[in-house]
Amino acid sequence: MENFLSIISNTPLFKGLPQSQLKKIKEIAVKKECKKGSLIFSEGDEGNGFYIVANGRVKIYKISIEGKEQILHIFGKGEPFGEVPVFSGSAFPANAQAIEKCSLIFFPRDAFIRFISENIPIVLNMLSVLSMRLRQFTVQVENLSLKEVPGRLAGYLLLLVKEQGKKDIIQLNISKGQLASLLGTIPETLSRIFSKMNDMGLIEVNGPNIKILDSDGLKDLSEHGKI
Amino acid sequence: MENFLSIISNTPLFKGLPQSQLKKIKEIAVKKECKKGSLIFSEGDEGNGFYIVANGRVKIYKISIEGKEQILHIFGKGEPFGEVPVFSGSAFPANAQAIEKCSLIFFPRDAFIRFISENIPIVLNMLSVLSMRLRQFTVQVENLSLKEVPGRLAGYLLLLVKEQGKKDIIQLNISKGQLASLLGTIPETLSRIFSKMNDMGLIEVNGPNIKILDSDGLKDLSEHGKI
DNA sequence: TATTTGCATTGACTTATGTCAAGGATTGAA
DNA sequence: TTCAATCCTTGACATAAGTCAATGCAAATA
Repeated sequence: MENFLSIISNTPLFKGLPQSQLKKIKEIAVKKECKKGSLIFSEGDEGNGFYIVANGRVKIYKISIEGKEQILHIFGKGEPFGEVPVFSGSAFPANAQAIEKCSLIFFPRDAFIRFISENIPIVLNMLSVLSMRLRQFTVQVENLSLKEVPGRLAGYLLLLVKEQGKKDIIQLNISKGQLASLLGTIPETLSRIFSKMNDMGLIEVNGPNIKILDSDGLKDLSEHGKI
Repeated sequence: MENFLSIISNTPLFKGLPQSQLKKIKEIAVKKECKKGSLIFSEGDEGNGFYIVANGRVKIYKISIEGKEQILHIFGKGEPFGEVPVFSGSAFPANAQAIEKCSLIFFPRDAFIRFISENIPIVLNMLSVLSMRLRQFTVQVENLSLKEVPGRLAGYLLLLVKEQGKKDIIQLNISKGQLASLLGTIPETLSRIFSKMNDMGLIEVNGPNIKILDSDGLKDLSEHGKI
């Protein structure tokens, strides 16, 4: 597997492990390729292993009976997903789909558990990854129930600013429709809020490119949640 | 500490550990008493350890700037809380308050990490506990964004039915105001929905006692989310 | 260049739920 | 018993956000 060790050793999960252990991990890993749009697993499927994204992006999401989608996470290079059933021992609690062409590394549950029981540091990393994710969920629940959509969007834009580094121009890295789902709303509502924020002079929207005009205003909005 | 070993060995976290390890755990544990209403930690506090509930109940919650509360969890006997910062290494992401008189067992971070690095099974339990909690959050996010309040309430009532065993009479174990917060709404709305469900013949409400009249109707409601 | 396809926007309308305010009910203490 | 303090319920109203439907735009394919 090309570059396996370099991919692996740069993920939070396997960071800091000695070469000897990385080699053992390589032995149990299986590479999988997915084209854009392909379903990786569905809610309710038996979780007989977990994945790491080697390339591309994957969304984790739920669907309501009426068909409304709520994205829980979008994972990119180096990020693990699908670990929950490995340890809590039952089905996947959500769906996973490739939103781009993806290379994935799959770790079968049994082999991985066997590996873990012989090695400690990996397990501390695993705990750390799960804890971080719990923290993110805390924020997501907070956003959904304590903020309105404009506040959630403002928070997301500020997150992008932090991630992308360039101080005042950011680029959406998912479609606005997917962003709506990530924020727990629908495209129409998101679109209206974008143009409202535009009119108010908070941002300047040009397709997926967004210029931040009033960073303090956004911060205020993301904390108070009202527009 | 009275009953320490019996409390400890019945939690998912410490289940199955040999006596020798339980003794070591006992050495690092600290007992804490809280009266009803006392704050255990606040969002942003440095997380220098985690807790297990020995007796009583604790709520984990967030507060918006306008003062609206969202309960994330209510933990009772045997359940651990506050573990996130132990492994993801920073502040608590939410608040914790005793909703009853509580006895807690506190595990200081440093001592616990040291203990963990020498022992494997505990760590697998820990992973399992965190994974279960992630699963719960998945459901909570799903409820908040894909269901309306009646659907969430129906789901909660069915959960109580399962927990309490008696087939058609259940008892709310938290106040309706707290339940509103747990479901991501406010007492007025919850009250209206209770009486609507009453009028529709789904349930019969008598203060905190609720008789389930139409279990299938509730299930339908909890899945479809519409009343 | 045309054409299709998916994505984004806008308008008119509906509705679930929040806000504000008042009145009951229940509980525990004096 | 009486009072106070909570908690719960109800009504009138406001509003954020969803639904439905039409249109615009832009990228991809023929």
